[in-house]
Formats: sequence, C-alpha cells, structure tokens
Amino acid sequence: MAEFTPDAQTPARRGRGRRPADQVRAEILTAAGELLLAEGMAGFTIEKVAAHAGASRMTIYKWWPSKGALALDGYFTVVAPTLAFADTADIVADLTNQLVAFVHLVRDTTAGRVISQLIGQAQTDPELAAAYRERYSGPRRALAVETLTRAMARGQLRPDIDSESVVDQLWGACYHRLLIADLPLTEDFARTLVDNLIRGLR
Amino acid sequence: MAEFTPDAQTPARRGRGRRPADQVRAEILTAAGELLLAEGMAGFTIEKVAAHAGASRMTIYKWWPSKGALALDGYFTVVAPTLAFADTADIVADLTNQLVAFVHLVRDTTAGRVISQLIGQAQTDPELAAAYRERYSGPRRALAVETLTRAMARGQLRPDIDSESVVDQLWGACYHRLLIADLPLTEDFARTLVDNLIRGLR
Amino acid sequence: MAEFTPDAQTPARRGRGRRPADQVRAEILTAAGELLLAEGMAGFTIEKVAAHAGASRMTIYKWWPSKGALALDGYFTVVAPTLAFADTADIVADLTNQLVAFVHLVRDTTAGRVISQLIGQAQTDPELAAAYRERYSGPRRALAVETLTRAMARGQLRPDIDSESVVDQLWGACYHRLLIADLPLTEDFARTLVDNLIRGLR
Amino acid sequence: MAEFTPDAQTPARRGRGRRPADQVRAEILTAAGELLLAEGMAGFTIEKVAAHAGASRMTIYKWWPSKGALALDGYFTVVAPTLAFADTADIVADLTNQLVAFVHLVRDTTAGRVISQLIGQAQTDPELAAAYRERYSGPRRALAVETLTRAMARGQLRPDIDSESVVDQLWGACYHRLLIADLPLTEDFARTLVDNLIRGLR
DNA sequence: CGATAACCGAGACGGTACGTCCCGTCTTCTC
DNA sequence: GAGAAGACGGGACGTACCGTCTCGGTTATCG
Repeated sequence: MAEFTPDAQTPARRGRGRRPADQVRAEILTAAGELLLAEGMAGFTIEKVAAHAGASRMTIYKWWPSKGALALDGYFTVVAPTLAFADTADIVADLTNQLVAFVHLVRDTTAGRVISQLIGQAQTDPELAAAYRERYSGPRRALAVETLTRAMARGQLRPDIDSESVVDQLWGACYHRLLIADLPLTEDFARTLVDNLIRGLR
Repeated sequence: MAEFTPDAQTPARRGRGRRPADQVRAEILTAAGELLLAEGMAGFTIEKVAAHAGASRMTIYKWWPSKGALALDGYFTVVAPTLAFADTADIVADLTNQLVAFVHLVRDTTAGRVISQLIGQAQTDPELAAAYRERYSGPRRALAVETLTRAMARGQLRPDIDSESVVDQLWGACYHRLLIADLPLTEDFARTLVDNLIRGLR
Repeated sequence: MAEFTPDAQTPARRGRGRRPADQVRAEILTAAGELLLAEGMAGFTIEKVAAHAGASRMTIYKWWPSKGALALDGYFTVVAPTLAFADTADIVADLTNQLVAFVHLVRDTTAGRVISQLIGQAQTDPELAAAYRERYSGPRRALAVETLTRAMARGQLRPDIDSESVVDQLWGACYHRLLIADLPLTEDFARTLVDNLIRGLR
Repeated sequence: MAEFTPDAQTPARRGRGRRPADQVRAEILTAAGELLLAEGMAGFTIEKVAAHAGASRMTIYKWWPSKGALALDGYFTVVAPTLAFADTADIVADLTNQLVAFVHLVRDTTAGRVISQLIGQAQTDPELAAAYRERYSGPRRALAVETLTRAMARGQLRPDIDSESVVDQLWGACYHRLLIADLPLTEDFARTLVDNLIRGLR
C-alpha cells in the first residue's frame, strides 16, 4: 500500500467531498514531481501520482490531457525553473558560463535524467511536446537569442549572424550528447563549442 | 487421417511445430519494421509484432531484450542503412551535402519520425540506448569524424580542431531541431550550420 | 452536455438559485419516470435523472433514500396507478378479468419490464422493497383479498379459505412467469389458474 | 489425473505464467460462491472475486460473460444442487414434502437470500436469466411436472390438468412471497397451497 | 529410418495501468 | 437560505499489454 505523508500534521481523515481546487492541484503536482525525480518517466504513472497525492485519478484526468503534461507540470513544481542569464559585456564569457551551468545541471542533478526522459516521452506525446516547447525550450531559446542579439548590437558579433542556428549549435550540441550519449557531456566540451564558433562569429 | 487440409487453400495456417530459426527471425523483423513505419513507437507492441509475424511472443522474448531493441532491428531490416559518405576534395561541399541529405531523410521520409521515437524510447530503455549507439549513431559519427580528419590532413582545416565537437555542432544541431521542434529543420538551416562553423575551422 | 427540455418555453439556461421545492420534485420525478421507461433499471442513474431534470444530485439525495425509491416514485408519476377492481356478482369472472388485465399490463406495455426490474432491484435494496410493498403490492393484495372476502360473504366461496394464499396462487403464479420466464405469460394461463383453483374453493 | 504434485510447502507463491485452466476455474468458482454467501449480490464484485481467488480479472472476463453468470456458477459450486424428488404413491404427501423442503431451504439457509438476489439480478442481466432458466429453474420445474404426470397416470389426479400451471401455483406462489415479502413464507403456507389446489385437481 | 528431443505456435496466466462511469459527499456561487 | 453546479475521494468497470509459463504438435537430428 502506498503510504505517503509528507506533512505529519495533516494525519488522516480528509473529507470525501470537494476540496479547494488549488490545494488539490498543488498536492497532485508535488506528488507528480517527487515521483518523477524518484523513478523517472518509466514508473511515472497516473495511478501512482493519484495514490501519493491522495487524490482520485478522475481529478487528474480532468486537468491534464496526458501523462506527459502532468509530468512536465510536476517537474516545474519541484525544480524551480531558473531562467536568469547573466549579461556582462563579454559575450564569450556569458555564453560559456551559461553553457557550463547547463552542463552541470543536466550532469550533476536529477534534472538531467528527467529532462531527457521528458523529451523522450514528447516524441510520442504531442501534447507534451507542445507544452515542453511553449514552457521550457521556447523561453530558454528566446533568452539565448536575446543575449546574442545584444552582443551583435554592441558590435561584439557580426551583424549578419543567424542567432537561432547558433543556439542550436551550442545548446543543441549539448542536448545531442545528453540524448545520444556516444560521448560524455563535459565542461570542456561546452567550452570547445564556444571556441569552435566564436572565431567565425566575430 | 480424419482431417486433411491441403496447403493451398489454407495459406494462412502454418504448421505449429518447429520452424527454422532464421526464417522466424526474418519474419519477425519484417513485421516489426513494417509495424514501426506504420504506427510509430506508440502502437508498436510486441503483441502486434508477434501477431503480424505469425510468431509467438515467447520467441520474441528469447531473442530481443526489450521492445526498443526489437524496434531498432526491425527498422534496420526495412530501412536499409546507407552509410555512404562522399569524400571529394571540398570539405565544405562534403559536409553540406551530407547534412542536407540527412535533413531530407528525416523530413521527407517516415524515417524521421521513427528515428526520433527510437531516440525517445532509448531515454528509458538502456538496452535500446546501447544498441542505438553501437549500431546507428556510433558508426555515423565515426564516418563524419573520419571525413573531418582527412580534411585536416589535407590542410583544409586547422589541425587542432576537436572533430567530435564539430560533429555535435552539425548533426547534433539538426537532431536538436528534430527532437525539440521549436524551429523547423530546413535545408537552409543545414547550410547555415556549416557556414557558421567553417570560418573558425579553417 | 445533457440537454433535456420537455417544455419548449424553458429552453436552456435556468437560474442557479433557489426554486420552489414542489416544482423541483415534480421535474425530478418526471425525469425519473421517463428515464425508467426509456432505459430500464440498468441505465437508470441518479446522475442521469439529475441531468435530465436540470437538478442537482444533492437535491435528490435529500429526498430519496436510494436509487430504487426514486425509481419507484418516478414510475408512479408517469404510469398512473389504476387500482380499480370491478366487483360484479360473479367471482370467477371478476378474478379472471382482473388477472387477464394484469397479464396484458405486464406483457403489452413497458410496465412489465419496469415492474420486474423494480422487484429485481428490491432484492438488494431494502428501502425500495419496503416502499414497494407499502405502496404497490400491499394495496393491490388488499384489494384482491377484499374481493375474495366479499365472495365468501356472498356464499360463492367456502368460508374457511385462506384468501391470502389464494392471491399468491393467482397473482404470484403470474409474477413467477414474469420474473422467471421459463414459460410465457399468456391470457390462457391466467384463465387456467382460476380454473385450477375454483373447483376446490367453491 | 496424471500428475499430482503435493507440494504443500509452497502454498503462497504461485507462478506468473499459465496454470491448469481447471484449477484456476475451480478457485475462481469457490471464491465466487463464498463471496456470494458472505456478502450477497450487492458487494459481489468481479474485482473481489479475482482478489480472493488470486486470479486476474482478465481470466474471469474470458470465461464468464457477466457478473451474474459468475455468481450463478459460484453458487452451484458452493451449494451442491440437490435435485432429488421423492416419489411415493401419495401425490399429496410428495408435493407437500417437496414444497416444505423448499420453504426451509430459502428460509433457514443463506440460499434463500442468494436465490432471490440472483433472480433479482437476472431482471437486468439477460445472460444470467438464460443461464438461470436453463440450469436451475428449468430442471426443477421439469422434475415437478414429471411427478405430477406420474400421478395423473396413476389416476390420482384428473388427466386434463395443465401440470405447468400447477407448478406455478405451488412453487411460484412461494417465490412470490420470497421476492415480494408482503407476507411471511411459512411451512403452513406451503401446506395450504397444496390444500387449496388438490380439491380441484382430483 | 524411425524414435526422440528441440523448439515453435498458441494462448492462458497473474499483473499493472489505463481511461470511464457512477457513487455519495462537500463547497461555492447564484438567485 | 435553498438549490444548481460541479469537483472531490473512492471503487469497480472492461481493455490492452506485459512478461511468464504450459501445452500440443512438428521437424530436424541422431541412434
């Protein structure tokens, strides 16, 4: 039997009827996030989430269109999405720092596994794919593009650069090693990526 | 003999006893490949493969460790893997041609969807991940690295380049757009990738 | 969305606040009766009744103790209960007429199916069983007993007859064929029942 | 019984794969019968039966078309169906004895409740209704008719009697009191039923 | 060259999870 | 306030596959 009582002060009896929607949502999301970190996408089951959250499966089905959508929401609930992007005058340093930070995130925390599995699930779950693009990859890509654009404005980079493709060649290269781990994803690798490109971009 | 059913009018019905292992394997792989192209990884089920192949699930479990491994083998059976890599004297043309061909493969044929879903499945299926690296991504990466190495030997590229990272910045960038389709994967995009890099690599 | 507007002048949106209790009750009962005739006890659901009546399930739970009780009330609302029992001087004719009428009721109208299903439901629903006895079978049995008693008083039947048992042997025999349809319930059967008994009752 | 492996020391762990069908069927039926006697048709759930039998729900769905069919089979498994019908020279005694025995069966054992609930369920479950007629009520009715026929042949009853209707007026009257308990089902009632009829039947 | 062992198909088994339906309870908002 | 609206926890439904296991039958191999 699943027993999951994160807060000991709400011990046993919860009413059968309606509870505030926000509270239920929060509990479901927390349970989803924790389950995701604990077991990964395999083993991430609506049934288990419902059991851990003390909620009904029906409630989950009403609010999330797919298992992936719930997982994504749960992930964001547990792993606070830090979108900060330091913008100093040195574009090379900025890119390198950001890229290195990303490498450490996906390598040294549980986030890496979760992200890769979310992307994996998204290949067969259009709802998740759309949500992922809209809420995760899209904003991050935009941030990086913005940084590049500012550097172009400052004259640090050639003005005719296709920023989007540069993003694919920096972050996309890292995702490549994350998702198809022929070779390890290291800090040096991240630095090399910037190096390779920067000569042509200036 | 109480019952006599000549083979001709019961084409479907195949004997129940032992058949040559190779024949069974071949039929299973063909069925797997066809099912994969027809329905994608979702809907790709060992049960369905067994039914299409007229084989027993038990037989499949004996030879393939996971659903993904079977799918990968089935894919290779149906989609003949062309590994040719034209190697002219012009490294830029070679890279561009190869990259553009890749873009067309994943965009204009069913292969793209299958590949992305195989990679997706590999995120939670270590057996498949290993097989994919060993039999698909590894050889292709090696081929590209080899081409770059030859260009370096010919003096067309700087000798201190990390070829592997370049591969990630060309093919990995394409995979990025394939797997996280924030932006479309176009022929122009492929050309831009080479452009961006080549200035710094020479 | 369930939309069920029996009267055209209240087309769609009815206010959410309080409405007269009697009106609500009436609408619920009508909806219950119609649903009962339309779908039988299977498919008779408090949820559906509420939706058809434009009422809240809560309101139903407040007034009816069980699904069966609601169904019974609904049945009485739609099928007006005719309790008339012609009482001529001829006891044989009276019994036969009444019995034949009963046979036609349960055979040629939807009432038969509903009654049998109500009795069926009553086997596991004590509330319904009690209500059914009190409001349906009890009064009818009393009427029949009364008729027999009058015939005894007139000297048409022996005075030491147990009228109740006779009712069971007439109507009960019909219910037997209704509920356990080994043999059809026909008009001839009804006549035979009276025949069989009358010889001993006189 | 070719094989008998009395491994009493491994009662708990049962293999995951296929087990002899007959053994599984037997366990399911026993569990069904016990659950039926314990909780009645309400509370009789395929899920519970599966759990008690240590079987999969799928297995049950494969063999029984409806909940009622399973309940009926389970009932027969636990309550051995005794069809004996003593046939002495005295038709009155025979009928009375059989009827009184029936009254005691349904009044003094759990069988009564189960039978009534099975009949109840049969009102909305055609599969069960058919099975009940074929396997329970039909044979019993036939036995009674046979007895009556023999008595007619012996000259104890008039030869133009409709035996079937007599059965309805004896057993059907009892079922009437069982299913619609306006009045109690007593031994005296059973004797009265025979009394009422016999005068006219001779 | 006929017995036998290997191995396949067929498919049932215990499970897990799915997505749906309805129950009876409870809260919120409106008239 | 009473009633509609409707979400909530719960439980059972029937389905789809999973991975395991037994059975019956055929065929290749070997005595």
